[in-house]
Amino acid sequence: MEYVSLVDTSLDLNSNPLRFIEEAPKKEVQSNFIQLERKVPVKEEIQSTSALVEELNRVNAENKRLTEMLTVLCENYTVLRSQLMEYMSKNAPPEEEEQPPAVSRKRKAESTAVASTITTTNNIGINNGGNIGGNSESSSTDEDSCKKPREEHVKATISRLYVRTEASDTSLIVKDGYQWRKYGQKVTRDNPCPRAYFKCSFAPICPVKKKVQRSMEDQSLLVATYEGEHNHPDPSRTEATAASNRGMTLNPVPCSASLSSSAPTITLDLTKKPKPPSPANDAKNSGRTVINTPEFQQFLVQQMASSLTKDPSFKAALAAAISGRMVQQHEIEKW
DNA sequence: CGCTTTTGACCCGCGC
DNA sequence: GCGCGGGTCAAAAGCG
Repeated sequence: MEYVSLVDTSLDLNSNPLRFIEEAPKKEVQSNFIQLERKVPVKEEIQSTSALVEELNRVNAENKRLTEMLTVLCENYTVLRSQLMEYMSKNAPPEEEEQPPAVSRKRKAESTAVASTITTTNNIGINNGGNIGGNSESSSTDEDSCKKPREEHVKATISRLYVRTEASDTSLIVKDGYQWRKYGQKVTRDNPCPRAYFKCSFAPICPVKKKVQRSMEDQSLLVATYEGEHNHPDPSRTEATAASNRGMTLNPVPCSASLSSSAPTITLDLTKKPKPPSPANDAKNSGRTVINTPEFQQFLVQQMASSLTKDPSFKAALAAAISGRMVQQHEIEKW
């Protein structure tokens, strides 16, 4: 519940450069427009500046809409989460160590992981791979560590990402910023939807694999399971480092984000824990304590900002606003 | 032409 | 040992 109240979802997108336009300097800009009108009585220039102002207003309005969308999203998440907590507190199983005898070690580990992610609905949308809400990673690794301790080191991390797509979208593509090469597809027994297998396109240098499968209960939900960690920078983000130098916050951790005006969806990949909070966090250091830390909130805000900066239309609008501002500043400097 | 995707075959681990 | 199921391989097809 306190989640939304603690996290400022406004993203403060006006901080730069839009803030210059929306806040105090707005008057300065407008006054410069007047000066321009006085000193440069060219009709076209006036028209272009008014067009720029219109564009800026439009971008500001879009920014507000996006902020509202984020707020609604977080509120919905909070409601769902509180309902889940309520439900779990009422129906909490007395002992979760119960092991069905007929399931093999390997498959049992996976089935428990799946069960934990399904029963803990707070994993939908935000999942940390077993540290918030679920214990999929710990359960599987504990099982495996008894048997094959070496592979335990190879398969360093297993994380899950939930991506909501349109129901009509039949592709098993999860845009997470990395490039993947599909190497297989299977129809598994427990789920009629095919499961796609991907390797990082940097393989064999990068050992990361991912499996993508639709959720059996919610066909519009894609479940991406990541194995391992990338040992190279996100290729889609290398060009964005320049943007970060201009004040945009971009996070190096994997992040899947999609924003479209037609079907607004925002998906944040929180499968990786924010590094600042606690480097030595284990399965016990779970959910609420991490969420409530200011570092996590900062991380969440960064993820949201990152999501927005990955949206082409948003970037185009932002670029238009920046260029508009630069033109205005140029004119100001001239006068 | 080179890269990616598709898809059937194959491998391996596990339960019976 | 056999069958089942998940995961991977690799040839063929598709695509820019």
